[in-house]
Amino acid sequence: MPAATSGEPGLTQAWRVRDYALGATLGSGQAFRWYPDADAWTGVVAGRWIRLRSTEADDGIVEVTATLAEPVTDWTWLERYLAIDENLGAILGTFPDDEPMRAAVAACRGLRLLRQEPWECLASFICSSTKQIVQIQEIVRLLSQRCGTPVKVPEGTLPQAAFPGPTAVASVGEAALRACKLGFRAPYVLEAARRIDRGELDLEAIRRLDTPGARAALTALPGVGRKIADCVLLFAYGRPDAFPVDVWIQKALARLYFPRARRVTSKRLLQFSETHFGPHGGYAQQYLFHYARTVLGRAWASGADTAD
DNA sequence: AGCCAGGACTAAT
DNA sequence: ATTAGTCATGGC
Repeated sequence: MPAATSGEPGLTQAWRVRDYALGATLGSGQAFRWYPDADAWTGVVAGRWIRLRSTEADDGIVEVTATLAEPVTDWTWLERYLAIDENLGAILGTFPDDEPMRAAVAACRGLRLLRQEPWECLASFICSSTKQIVQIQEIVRLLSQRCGTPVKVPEGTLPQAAFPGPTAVASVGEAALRACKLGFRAPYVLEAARRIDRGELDLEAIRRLDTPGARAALTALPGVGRKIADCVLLFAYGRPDAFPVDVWIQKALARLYFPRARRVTSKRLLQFSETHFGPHGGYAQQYLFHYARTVLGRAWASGADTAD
């Protein structure tokens, strides 16, 4: 379904894809560098400025168009990042056939899991603990502006910088990280950067471990527990069985699947998350997360769910 | 003013 | 093996 990669260097590329929800994909709290305006999303991936837009083509087919600041001949890296090559229909077909899941898929059909760079994903999610998504975006933006290398942008657009690598982060002090609003997370990000910079931790070697082994390698880092490790496993390493359980998912699972229970223990919810959602549970999790934050969040806030 | 945010860690049961 | 308290900070 993706268009053939052209041999000519170019600034734009378009793909025609079935079921691609660009807004839900870029704006569902997987990655934190994407900002929308009236008709497109702007971000930085792999040190490149990118502008993305999507338009409805004919029945179910979406045209996704990317524009860069510098021409490239090979677009495979972006196609992979955006998961354009993913057979989404086959994944949705493995979801449990129950009412909450049907509602979540109906609400955000076309949402895909990105395939991010492990370091940026890891550092971003270390910064995520007890922060709202808008605040995580601000932290990542400050880190990039102050510690990252500037990237080429089109004339007339805001300056942008790449996400700083482990060596760059390790070379700035904890105080500089705290100035980027990391708070108590600053020493955690710094320690992760140092271990990678010294060669004590190899994020590419983790790719070759099985999921429990990879999870153990990540949680060995200070500031990385089960939830953050599963975010990195899912959003960077593409482990379909990783299922991050955050406060939104906890609330969604409890209210949607255990509506009569007075209280559901976190142990029970974790066990449920591991057994109920099938081989692509992580994908199902992202649908539930976005559905809960968009549709259900307003209903919960208005007390509409406690009215029965 | 108080509570919550894509948690993790430590100490106390 | 589960449960509070603490951490830094901003939004509502």
